[in-house]
Amino acid sequence: MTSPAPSTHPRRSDVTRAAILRAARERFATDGYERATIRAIAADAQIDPSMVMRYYGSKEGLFAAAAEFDLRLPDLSSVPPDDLGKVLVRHFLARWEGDETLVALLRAASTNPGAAERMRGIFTDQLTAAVATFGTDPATTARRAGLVASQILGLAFTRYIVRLPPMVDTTPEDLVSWIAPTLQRYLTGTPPD
Amino acid sequence: MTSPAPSTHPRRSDVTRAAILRAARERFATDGYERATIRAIAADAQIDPSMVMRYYGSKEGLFAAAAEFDLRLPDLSSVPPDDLGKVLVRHFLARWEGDETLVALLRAASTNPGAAERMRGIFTDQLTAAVATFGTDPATTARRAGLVASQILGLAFTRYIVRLPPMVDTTPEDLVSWIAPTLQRYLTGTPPD
DNA sequence: ACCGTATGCCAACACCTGTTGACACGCCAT
DNA sequence: ATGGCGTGTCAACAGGTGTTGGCATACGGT
Repeated sequence: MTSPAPSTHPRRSDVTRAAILRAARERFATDGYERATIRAIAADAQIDPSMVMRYYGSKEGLFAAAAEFDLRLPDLSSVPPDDLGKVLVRHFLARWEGDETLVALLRAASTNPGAAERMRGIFTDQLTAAVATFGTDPATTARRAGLVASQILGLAFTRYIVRLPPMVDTTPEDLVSWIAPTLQRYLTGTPPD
Repeated sequence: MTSPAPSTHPRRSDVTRAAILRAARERFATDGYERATIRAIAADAQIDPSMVMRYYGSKEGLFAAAAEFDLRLPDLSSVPPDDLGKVLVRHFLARWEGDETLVALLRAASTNPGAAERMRGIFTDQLTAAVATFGTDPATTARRAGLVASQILGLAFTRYIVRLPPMVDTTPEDLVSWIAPTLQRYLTGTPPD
């Protein structure tokens, strides 16, 4: 699914590498970093555990490769300013409803310092950059991005990790209706004092 | 600190039990369930690992005892309806700024199914009950409670677990100012659609 | 003073973990 | 055809894990 690097020749082991990565993402997503064992991942990919080591160096290296993630935020400058909240919630829900990578990262970030730092980077860099594209006071963008992250990650945490019944049962569109105004205010609202 | 059960005689080992629990809460809070080892907890409490087993049966039993938690929500019926959001955010921040038990539970809930279920119970029972005290449509209380939980847990997750810089640096009162309106709308706002 | 029992420590078990090295097979260019 | 190298398997290591049983000791009620 991800475009290969065109510079190097395709390796014969690419299918194996992909199988490992897919199994790793699934295990990390459901079990978290420490409970996901290399042996279990290798078994899912139907290869020997030592192959994982050869191709990814270590468990940390495997996780680093499996948890590569891009929020793929749309260009917010071309969105009607009043629709920002709605667009963002819808985008995030769609983004990780179909990709377990972020769930894996979310679970792992709770216990693994490296995963936490990666999550920090994603939401600091990508989200802050997106928030900065439209013109609110630059002094407040970091805080606005942090608040958006808090509501977005809280949504993900309660829906996909803790699985709070009301958050699991509510349809995506109802969630958008409820939560969009929150993001809208965090993004464009006047700061309280 | 917690009042002892008055029915049974105080045991000679109560101080040891308390030391174990305190060490366990700290380890679970900083390391999560799987990384927190019984040996490390015992070392912190300066006793033998086997004592932990005798007093709490197993690692799961120890966690169950250490992660006992009460949100201690105030009686919301006596709060001015317009102050509900402010009161709640302030309460939650104060509640776990001084008690690492909830951070322990939060970290553990990501990877340990039992911890996740306990967290589900806490926020389903205690929070839903509190939300139900004032008179909105009973059909929407569960959803309102879930939304409140999503923002509150998102705040905790970004501030105490991932440690997103903007969320760590912002003062509690500024957080209250920003987030209170969100909870206010989740609690008393008219349902969208 | 005495004896049962609670408290504590020590050593060990059985298992699982990430990780490593040696060995076999098969593809591919020469 | 024949090398070399990429791919894969097997077995093992060293360390850490939760957990268990046995043994010393000191308390507390009688």
